[in-house]
Amino acid sequence: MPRITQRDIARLAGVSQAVVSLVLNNRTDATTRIAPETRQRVLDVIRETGYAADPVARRMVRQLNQIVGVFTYESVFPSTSADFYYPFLRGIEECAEQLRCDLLLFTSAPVVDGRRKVFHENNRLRIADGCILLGRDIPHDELARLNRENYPFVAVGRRDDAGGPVPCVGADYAAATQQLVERARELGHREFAYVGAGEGAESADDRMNGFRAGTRGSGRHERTAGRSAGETLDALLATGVTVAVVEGYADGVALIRAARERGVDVPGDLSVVVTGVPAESPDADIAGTGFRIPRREMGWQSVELLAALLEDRSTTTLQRLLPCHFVEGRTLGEPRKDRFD
Amino acid sequence: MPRITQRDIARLAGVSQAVVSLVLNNRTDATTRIAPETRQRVLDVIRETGYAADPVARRMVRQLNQIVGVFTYESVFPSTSADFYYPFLRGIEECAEQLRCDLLLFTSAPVVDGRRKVFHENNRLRIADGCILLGRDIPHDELARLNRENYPFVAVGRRDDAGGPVPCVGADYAAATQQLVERARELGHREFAYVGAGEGAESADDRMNGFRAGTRGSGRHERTAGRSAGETLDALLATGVTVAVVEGYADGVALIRAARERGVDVPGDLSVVVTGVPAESPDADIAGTGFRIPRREMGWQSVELLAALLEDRSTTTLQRLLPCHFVEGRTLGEPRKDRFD
DNA sequence: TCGCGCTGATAATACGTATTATCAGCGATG
DNA sequence: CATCGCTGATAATACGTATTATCAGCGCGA
Repeated sequence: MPRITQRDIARLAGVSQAVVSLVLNNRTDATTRIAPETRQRVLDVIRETGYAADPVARRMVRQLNQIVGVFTYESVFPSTSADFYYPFLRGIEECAEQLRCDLLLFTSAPVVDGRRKVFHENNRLRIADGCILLGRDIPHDELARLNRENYPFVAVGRRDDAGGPVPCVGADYAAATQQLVERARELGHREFAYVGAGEGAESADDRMNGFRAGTRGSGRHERTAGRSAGETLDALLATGVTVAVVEGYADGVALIRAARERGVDVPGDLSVVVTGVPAESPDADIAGTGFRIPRREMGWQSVELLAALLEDRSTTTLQRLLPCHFVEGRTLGEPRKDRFD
Repeated sequence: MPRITQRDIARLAGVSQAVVSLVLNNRTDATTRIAPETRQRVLDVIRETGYAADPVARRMVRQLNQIVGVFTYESVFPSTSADFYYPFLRGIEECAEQLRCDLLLFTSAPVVDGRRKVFHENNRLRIADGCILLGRDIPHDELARLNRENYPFVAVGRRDDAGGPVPCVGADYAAATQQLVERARELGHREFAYVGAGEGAESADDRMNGFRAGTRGSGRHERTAGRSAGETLDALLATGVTVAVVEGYADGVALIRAARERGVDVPGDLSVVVTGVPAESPDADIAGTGFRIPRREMGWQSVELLAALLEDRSTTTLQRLLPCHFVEGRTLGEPRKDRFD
């Protein structure tokens, strides 16, 4: 059962293939004229046969595929890290839908020790017009190569330069984190600690920079790597800190839970602010104070930026930083007065 | 910035476009010979440029593209119905990954009153080699048209014939539902009611058929449409039913909650079995007895079946039914003896 | 010298659609 | 009659890749 083509339609209608194409595309230019009865004859045959143009051949002629690639460094539909990915993907899908684009998930990319690789033999990136990169951390060399090959892409999350500026849509962690610190300062806090890696990924760097700006460089830094939440808590209390600025949501929740378990009052004895509260289903019993990352909006705008890049390669603002929204919780309060008596 | 083509590669390597194609496809027939050094030169240029064949052009010539289409009748990444879609998608992704296929999400399909439409002008189905159809209910006419156009597809969930058998991977609701009833019967139950639509979608039909088989046609049928869970509960208790076989998980949970609220003991006064307990995050406080739908496995096998169809159009077993797994909960018990005294 | 077989490459073509250049026919005008 | 303008259609071509037919060159045997 071979596919019906314009040639078949043309034969049935007694015209040439070109006429069929012109009718299909509703061309009414002054240069291309088609007699009304001829047009009608062609339309009739098309209706009778249920013909539909082959999109592949169509994309052959026009240069764009209307396909936005989505490259995720882990599985797209995992049970773990689902909460991380889905808000981004939701925004991506919504924008693609509006742009009438299809989404191509690069599931064919080989997995090397748990992570996909963009570049491999038989790389299929070019199936898509461009690509959205999604991942907690994206290898610097892959970004550099994408830039070098002039492949249109946008990273979700701010990225440092890699052989030139990296097109990306990030969240303004620096400003949001600084704002958290300032807010605590207004309540009377003076002893701050940043809890988390604070380096490595751009997102950690940004938070740390915001923290430094807010604390005028006076804050402490408690790393969590290889430590239990309880140990971190001990360290914080031992140093007289009154506010912990926690890098990840999970770490923040763990810290608050640990405090409750051993009778440390939050925020009475220790205030905890979280730099990243999930938009959906945050733990109600925790009610952490902090800011929300506009993940869905980031996904949306990354597709929008990609579309802009595809339309005009000289787009000036390659990087967008979206504001985070303050979340009022119950884990930030005034410091105990007696500490300063 | 025009795309790199085989012609470019050919020019850089000092050969003809045909040679590039032959090298790329690793043709080693006796009829097509390429000098080792020439092959190497071409491969070098390909590697340096990061060239990848245009799948659209490739699709023009060949028949397969290593792209599996995924058509969802609602958004892929919604907040609602997320629990419904994701297990399927996870299986789909895993299988595609193994087959080295990419996934194309048809987000370009226009949305007509909340639902996507497969067939519309400028239909892009044929970009993919074939397509997985995902949706609670899929319009019969679209299935028929897919069959008529001889487009390779597989529906997730069993479907009735539509101009011929519909390739699908479903769950054996009939057998699983019947098994639930039999189990209740062994405990001494004799008065059964099916709670839910029981018709309309194939999945409801199958459950109802299994219910009828298990009850030897003696069971009642309580429809839920337009009724609150409390009203349904009243109707059940009024008719002396001892086991409610509930169609949907949400309805089952609602019924159990309603019973608890008004002091009706489950399973003491009324046993409730649910025909579809989610694999992930079922409500722990409910602990409903019933069966689990192998959603992930269904997703996996639907891709596998599609691959089989693409390889060999004459595949005999177009329809697969997977077994459901019994879930031991706390909502099915022995009927009260005094009812029969 | 001619023909033959073999190697390694190229030219040509097809896939289905969109677009451009071209062309036949015809009435009107000079 | 020659020319022009206009209408309505067609032929030709391009898009990028895969495949088939063809071809140049060469060594070798008759």
